[in-house]
Amino acid sequence: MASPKRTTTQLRSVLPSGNREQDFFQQVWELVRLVPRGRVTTYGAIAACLGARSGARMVGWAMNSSHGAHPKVPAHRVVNRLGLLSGKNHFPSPTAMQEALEKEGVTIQDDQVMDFEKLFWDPAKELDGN
DNA sequence: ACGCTGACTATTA
DNA sequence: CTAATAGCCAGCG
Repeated sequence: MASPKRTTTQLRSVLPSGNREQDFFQQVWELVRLVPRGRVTTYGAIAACLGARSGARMVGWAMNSSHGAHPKVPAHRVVNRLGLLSGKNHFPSPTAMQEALEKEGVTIQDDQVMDFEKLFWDPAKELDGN
């Protein structure tokens, strides 16, 4: 079963739970899942951890497919490097992302994460010491 | 196969 | 400070 490439369309239907190599998307999902509650990360940090070659845009794209991910991916914990909820627009509701973050103890103001630097969770940094 | 688009980022004016 | 441009990679018409 080596389908190294799965289109987004297939991903929605497949989303296997026994893959090993997985696609770039699943790597992103896994990493995002590691983000502790009440913390946030950025697309660039994820991209850099997996290989900046992929580009931060691909991370956002992965989030787009995350709606069918398994288990659920806390996409609301992923913001742009400015701490802005750039992806809120893609949520079921434009406020779902903010509400989810506030629910975790994150303060949002003007679609921006307060104390973003303090709440920022760098995967490369956390995983580097492990 | 070609070109556009995109939940980004960095640089330059 | 903001605006515009380039780089980046993969999916889709």
